[in-house]
Amino acid sequence: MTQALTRKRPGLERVLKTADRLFYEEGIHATGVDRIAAEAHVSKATLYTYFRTKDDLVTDYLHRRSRSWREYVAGELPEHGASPEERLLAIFDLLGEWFLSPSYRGCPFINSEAECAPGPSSEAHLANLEHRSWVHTLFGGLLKEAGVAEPEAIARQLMLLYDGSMSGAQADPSVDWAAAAREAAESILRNHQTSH
Amino acid sequence: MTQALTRKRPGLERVLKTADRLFYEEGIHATGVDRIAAEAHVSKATLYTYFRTKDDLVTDYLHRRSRSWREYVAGELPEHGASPEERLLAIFDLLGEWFLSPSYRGCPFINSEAECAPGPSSEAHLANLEHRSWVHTLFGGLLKEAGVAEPEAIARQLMLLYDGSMSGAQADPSVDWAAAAREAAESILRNHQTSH
DNA sequence: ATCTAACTAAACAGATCTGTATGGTTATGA
DNA sequence: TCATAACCATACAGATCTGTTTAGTTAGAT
Repeated sequence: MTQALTRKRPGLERVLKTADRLFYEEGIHATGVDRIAAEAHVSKATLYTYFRTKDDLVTDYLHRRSRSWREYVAGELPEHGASPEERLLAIFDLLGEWFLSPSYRGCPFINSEAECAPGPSSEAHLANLEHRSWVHTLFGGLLKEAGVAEPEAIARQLMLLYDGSMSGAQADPSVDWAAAAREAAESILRNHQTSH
Repeated sequence: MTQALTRKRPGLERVLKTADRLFYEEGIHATGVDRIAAEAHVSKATLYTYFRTKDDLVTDYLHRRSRSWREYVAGELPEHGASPEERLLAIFDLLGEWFLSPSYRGCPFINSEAECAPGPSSEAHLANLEHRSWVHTLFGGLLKEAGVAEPEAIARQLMLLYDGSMSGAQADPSVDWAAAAREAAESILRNHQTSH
């Protein structure tokens, strides 16, 4: 270990925060490296010691977005109900809180796929797939816990509501798309609950 | 009427077709004006007599996408069932056919909002709102015809499935998201059908 | 105190993009 | 035939973006 690795790099945190805000709120392509460096109060040369290319910074942004949302949901769900059904429906409540933010701009992963070069091997696409796989597992696990038959298929139906509410809230924030998604999810659950 | 307006402009059609293909399949920002002109076999100077700016061409692309989809659906639905419920569910079948296309790349309107400068007055945003309003009216009308109570609210739930299936098919074409959406829609309808 | 990693500002190279200008060519209708 | 609208290829202006370079400054560990 050299000293270099133990020294603090206070600028790095500012770069990450600034990049996250600008990439999400104004778009990846619309945000230049110069602006990130300026708003993070870091010289461009320093930024390029943190990240080899802008693309690396974009990939890092996507992975951080995914991880922080997963951690947030994992931390909140246990407090949102004792039964798996309640916790499942609470996912839509958490989405609804996100949608209330004035800086809400849709799903970062869907947006990044639209902005970046497409292709099944693009980093944006892989990040999107990885994140969606987590969502599917989250729904699937709660459905299994609830004793619902065919949890994987129903989890996909709930993902439609999850993704659809993000699109809706992006296009028209005046509608409570999260509440609509929650109600639709209740209909779906009602149709697949084991009578007992 | 001068002669100028009666003369044919065979290049215009090629420009429209090329722009539509490239904007949708490769992205708006990734598609340069030079490339559109080259692939349409039209000089750039000529293209700029058809459209004052690239932005005008983008706006035209979005409006044409919206109109052609609306016309396609309006033409297909009557042949997809006698009852309003059947026709409503057939919307998801039409989406499913679209998703099968190897060039499917998600919703052009959501994508354009991610790519272009945001803001409530942007042409991309207005086109998105206009198109979504048509979708909502389409679902709402069929629900009214079917005698479903609160058709506007249920129409919004169906829009979640509509939008969600487009996102799903964009991210992971290996899953039949349209079929999942249709099944979810059936659950929702079952929960709101008037017993008779 | 001094060495050195980390940082700075600013200029630069090279690529790419939109939109315009130039100067010449084709094809149509009267 | 001939006027003219529509077209062509090409070069250019101006802006913007990524990434590099240069030469010099700051601040922490020993």
